[in-house]
Amino acid sequence: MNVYKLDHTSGKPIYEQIRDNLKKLIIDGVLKPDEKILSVRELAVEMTINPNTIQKAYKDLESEGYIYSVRAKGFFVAPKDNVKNEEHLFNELAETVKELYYLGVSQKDVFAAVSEIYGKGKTDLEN
Amino acid sequence: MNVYKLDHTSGKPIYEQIRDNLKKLIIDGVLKPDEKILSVRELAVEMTINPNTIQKAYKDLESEGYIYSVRAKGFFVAPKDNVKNEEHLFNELAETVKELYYLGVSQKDVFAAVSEIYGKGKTDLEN
DNA sequence: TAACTGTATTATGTGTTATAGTACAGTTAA
DNA sequence: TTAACTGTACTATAACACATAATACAGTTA
Repeated sequence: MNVYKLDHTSGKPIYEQIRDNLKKLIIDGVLKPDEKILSVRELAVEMTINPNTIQKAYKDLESEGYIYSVRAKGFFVAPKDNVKNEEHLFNELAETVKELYYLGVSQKDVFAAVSEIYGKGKTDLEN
Repeated sequence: MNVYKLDHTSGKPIYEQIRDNLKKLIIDGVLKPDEKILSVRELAVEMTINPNTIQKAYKDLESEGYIYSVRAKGFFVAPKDNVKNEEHLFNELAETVKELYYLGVSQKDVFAAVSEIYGKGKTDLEN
């Protein structure tokens, strides 16, 4: 699991790194919906950091809808339709694209970058 | 200028808000290349915050290439080809699109959002 | 019962954020 | 030259966030 890779030079808080790394594992499909993830204490021991720091990372992901907790059982990956981020993500997308547009990057190149993620050839549109 | 609008409830540091607001003014074309912006002290008085905080925001934007400083004259908007962010922006784009993809947003809808910024109709490709 | 879960609280040390004050060197206009 | 403006650079201080540590409680599970 990449959750363990911490960068102590980035200035990014540990709990944010854990949160973002874990989110990536979910988004990339490494962790499946309703799958149990490491407990607060387990992960704390594994990474030799404080349980409260893990708790904070997990609570962040829970409020974003990526995971859910069951008391005395543990944390689990949430189903996709539980994630609350869609509007926020479109705003984030718009801000990034505006910046790329300002720097003179062509629409074609932006489309190509998007298509790469959707697993299609070039600027294909069907689907 | 929107530089003055601060949100004290967001938890986002003041210098980051100033930096991001100013960047938007540049990206949106409100401030043109080589145009002089408010001095560190002027803006500090205008916003009734500390000059050091403005300085920090300006230094951030300078290291990103959005503005440049001339000693004893002031800060100026940099030409577009001075901005260093392109690779970082593509990474940011990829992360956002991956998340949208995970949530089930169609490629067509992502293209539409991009096209809106590039000022084209729908998912038009020519150009 | 024993060992595990999430959750909550208090305390402590460290670093960042923001303010305040001061100072220096270079530019510009009176 | 002078006066007022620029960016830049320090030091000091208070408030807050981050991370750790140590407990504690309630619910689950074997």
